[in-house]
Amino acid sequence: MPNAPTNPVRLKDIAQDLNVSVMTVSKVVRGCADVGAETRSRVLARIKELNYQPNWVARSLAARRTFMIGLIVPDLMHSFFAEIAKGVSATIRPLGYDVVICNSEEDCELEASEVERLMGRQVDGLLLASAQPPSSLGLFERIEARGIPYVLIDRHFAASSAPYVGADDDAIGRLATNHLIERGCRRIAHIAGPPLTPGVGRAKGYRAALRAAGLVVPDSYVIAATDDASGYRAAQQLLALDPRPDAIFGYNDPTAAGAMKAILEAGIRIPDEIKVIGVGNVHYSDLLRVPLSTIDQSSTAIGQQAADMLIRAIGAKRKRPIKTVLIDPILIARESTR
Amino acid sequence: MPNAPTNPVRLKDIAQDLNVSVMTVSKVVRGCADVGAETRSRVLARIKELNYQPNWVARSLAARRTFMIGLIVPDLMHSFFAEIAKGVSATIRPLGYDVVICNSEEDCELEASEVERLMGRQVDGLLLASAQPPSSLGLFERIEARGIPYVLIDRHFAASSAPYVGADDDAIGRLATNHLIERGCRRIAHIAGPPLTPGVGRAKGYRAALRAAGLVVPDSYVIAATDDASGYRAAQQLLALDPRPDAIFGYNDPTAAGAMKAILEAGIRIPDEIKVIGVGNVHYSDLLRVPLSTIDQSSTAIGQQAADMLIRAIGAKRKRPIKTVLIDPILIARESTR
DNA sequence: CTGAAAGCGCTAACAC
DNA sequence: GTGTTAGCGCTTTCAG
Repeated sequence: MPNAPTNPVRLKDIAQDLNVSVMTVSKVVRGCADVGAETRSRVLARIKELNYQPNWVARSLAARRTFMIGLIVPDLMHSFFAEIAKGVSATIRPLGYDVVICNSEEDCELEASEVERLMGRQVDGLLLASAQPPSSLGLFERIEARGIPYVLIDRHFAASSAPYVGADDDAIGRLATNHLIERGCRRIAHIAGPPLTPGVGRAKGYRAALRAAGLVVPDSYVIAATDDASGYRAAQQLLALDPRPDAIFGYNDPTAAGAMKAILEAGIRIPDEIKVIGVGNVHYSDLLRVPLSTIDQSSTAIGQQAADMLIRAIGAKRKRPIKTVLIDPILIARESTR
Repeated sequence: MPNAPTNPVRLKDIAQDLNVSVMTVSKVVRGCADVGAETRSRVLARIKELNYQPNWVARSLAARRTFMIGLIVPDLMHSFFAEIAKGVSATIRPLGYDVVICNSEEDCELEASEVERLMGRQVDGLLLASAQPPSSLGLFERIEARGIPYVLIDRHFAASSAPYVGADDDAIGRLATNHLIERGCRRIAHIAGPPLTPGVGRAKGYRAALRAAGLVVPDSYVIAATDDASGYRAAQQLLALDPRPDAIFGYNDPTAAGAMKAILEAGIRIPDEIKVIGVGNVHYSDLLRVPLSTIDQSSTAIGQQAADMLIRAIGAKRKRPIKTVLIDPILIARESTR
C-alpha cells in the first residue's frame, strides 16, 4: 500500500521542533557562516531526520532568483542540438542551475511564445538558437527590455547585441570546399542551408574557396535544402545537370546523407564518381552506406561555452561585454571523399 | 543603445492605474467570469498597453501549482528519447504546462538527484524513463510519499505502482525474431540490452519465438550491449562462433547498426550471408550502409500517451487508476533482411 | 460583481 | 550568533 502523501516539511516545522527561529534554520540550510556550531548541528540533524527539501518556488520568489535558465533550440531531434543541450546541462548543473529545454520547431512564433513563457517563469537567463528571420528584432528587444541576460547560439543576428557562441561558419565552408579541391574535384556543388548565419556563412566560405582556387561553377550548382529529405531532392536535381558535379558539399550532415542516398540510388559511385562532405559529424556519420566525411563543430563545447558565458553574465551586476566565441571546425575525412 | 531594463509590470501596477483592486485584475487575467464587462475591457486594455506578463513563480507559490512537469530520460542523444520529449512537449504545451527535461546519463544516482530537484521545484508531475536497478524502490517510494503523480516510460518497474506507457517489448522480440525466421534464418543470435524491462522483454520474446519455431540456439548466441560501439564488439564475438549465426536481432537500432559495421568490415554480406534487424526505427535507419530493418515503437505516441495520462492524474483529485498502456510494435522491413 | 484579509514558504536587511 | 520585521507577486476565501 502506498504511503499516504505527507505534507512537505517546511523551515517553520524544523524551527518549531527545535525552538529556534525560522531565520536560523534558513541560514543553516544555505550554509551561512554566522550560526553557532551547536545550533547548526542540531538543525542539520533534524533536517536529515525529516528529509527537508527547500521549496524552490518560495525561495525563488523571495530571493528574486530562480536558478533556472531556458534553452531554446529549433529541433531537439537534430543531434547537434541535443548535444548542445547536453553540454549546457553538464556545465550548469554543478552550479546549482536547472535548464528548461524548449523546442521551437524552427517556428519563430512558437519560439517567441516560448521565450515569453520562460521569462514569465523568471528564468535567470536564456540560451537561444533562434529561428527568427534575420532582420526581425522584436523578440531580442523584448528580452533586452526585461534586462535578462541571454546568449545566442549557433545562429547570429545583427539585430541583437547579445554575446554569441557558434561555429566559425565561414571557416567551415572553406575547409570543406578546400578538402574537395585537394581531392581533385573541380565541379563542386553546394546544398545550401536556410538564410540564417550558418547557411549563409558556409555558402560564403564555399564561394571564397572556389574563387581562391580559380574555379567557377554555374549558379545552378547551389540548391537550398534543410534536412535529409530535401537534401535527397536537391541532389537529384544536381545529378541531372549537364556538366554533372563531381562533388557535393552539404550544408549539414542530414542534407549530405540524403544526397548520398539519391546518388547511390542513381547508380553513381561514391567517392569514385562523386564525392560528398557534410557538416556536424552527427553520431551515425560513419555508419552510413558510405561513411560520410564531415566537419566537426564540437557541439558539446558550444553548449559549454555558451552556458559558461551566460552564468558569468548572470553573475555580473551591470555590464555586458559583448563577446563572440567562434569554435574552430575540424575536418573528419572518411570514405565519401577518399 | 539597449533600452534600460524595465521593472516588470505587476498586477498591483495595473490595479492602481485603474483604481480597482488587485483582485479584480487578477480575475480578469485568469479569465474568471465574475467581472463586469466594462471593468474587464478597461483592465484588458491596460494589460495590453503595458504588456503585462504574470509572474509564474508568485502564481505558483500562491496557487500551489506550477504547471510544470519534469521529464527524466537516460539519454537525450538517443533519438528515441528526443522523440518522446517532443511528443510530451507537443501534448502538454497547449494545456499550459511546460516541461523541464533532465538527462540522467543512465546513472541512477544522478537520476535520483534530478528527481529530488524537480520535486523541490514543485513540479506538478513527473515522467520517468528510469535507470534505477530493477529492484530498487527507494526513489519510487520517495516520489509516492510526496504524493506527486508520475508515469513510468519505456521501462517498467515492479517496485512501482505508477502507470506505465511503453512498447510491448515481448511482442517486439517475437515480431523481430519471427520475421527473421520467415526469411529463412535458423541460427538467430541476439544482442541483448541491459537488464531493464525493454531488454528483458525483447529477449523473452526472442526466446519464445525460437521455441515456437522449434529452433534451438547455443547460449553463446546471446551477448549484451547497449549502443553502437558495444554492438560492434558483440557482433565481432558472434561472428567468431563456430556455427556462425545467419541472423542478428539487435536490442535497439544503435546496437544493430554497430553490428552491421562489424559484419561488413569482416567482409560478410548483408543480407545474403547474414541478416540484421534492430528496434526503434531511428531516423537514419534507411541511410545506413545497408538500410536497416527495424521495429518501430512509435516514440512520439509514447510521449503523447504518457503526457496525457499524467495530466489526467494531475487533474484527478485522489484516485489513481494504475493503468498500463502498451504500444503495438510495427515491423519495418528494409534491405538488411531482404 | 467587487474587494479586504490572510497567507503560500522563503529571504533581505537590519536590529538585538 | 540570533531573531525581528517586512515583504516577494500572486491567489484563496469569504464578506460586502
